[in-house]
Amino acid sequence: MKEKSNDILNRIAHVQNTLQAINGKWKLPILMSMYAGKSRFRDIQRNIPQITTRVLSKELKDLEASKLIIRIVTDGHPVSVEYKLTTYSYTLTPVVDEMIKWGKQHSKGSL
Amino acid sequence: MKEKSNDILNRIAHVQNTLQAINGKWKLPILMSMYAGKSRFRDIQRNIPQITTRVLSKELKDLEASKLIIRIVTDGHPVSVEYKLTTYSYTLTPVVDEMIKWGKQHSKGSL
DNA sequence: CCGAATCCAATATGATACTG
DNA sequence: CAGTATCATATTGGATTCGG
Repeated sequence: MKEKSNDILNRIAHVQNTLQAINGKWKLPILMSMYAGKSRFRDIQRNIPQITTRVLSKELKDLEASKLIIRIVTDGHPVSVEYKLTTYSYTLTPVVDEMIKWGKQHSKGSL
Repeated sequence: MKEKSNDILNRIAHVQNTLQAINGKWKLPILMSMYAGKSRFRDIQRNIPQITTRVLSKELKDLEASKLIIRIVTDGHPVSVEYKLTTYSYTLTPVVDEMIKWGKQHSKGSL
């Protein structure tokens, strides 16, 4: 059966789905920082100065639970921790890309 | 001057910009309901059954403040209220579109 | 350096009831 | 129909401190 008039309900459900995955103000910025090659806790913080350790810590856990990143602990003397993006996480780049475009064109400066 | 290595900071800022405009779980679903032609309070509620009147009311005010919609009151006997999308709101469709695609492909059912 | 722990304020969301 | 009022809870965010 084809969806027609109630197609809108499906589309809304899909978007809500996406919104759940990237909910909050931080997940996409974090992923972006990682897309750019920064995968250590401290590096991510440098790319997103406004975020606190508490929040970053929580968000990283959320992202891990969502299978968007993987936490890798390399046991060494100062114990190095690295977060790696999953293949899955890259499926979000089209979304991120559109959001970059929109945000660039509609900068808050004009408000 | 060209942005190069710190380009990432700009991109993150752009996305944060976009996230602010569509923050929360409801703004995009509301806009989508309106894209589909439903512009009365009640109609929107029907498209998003989970939302309460309290939240919908607040979100509509936010969207108005963001210039994404306009509230039009036609003084009549039962006073009809209609929300109209602004041209500006349509600039978000590419973002919404990508989110529909993503949400469709990565349905929660598999989690 | 990488966080976890604690405390606390601010928002967001929800349920219900009620009004013009 | 289109909200507002009230209450309660959940989640988020921020500041600071502490430990391996």
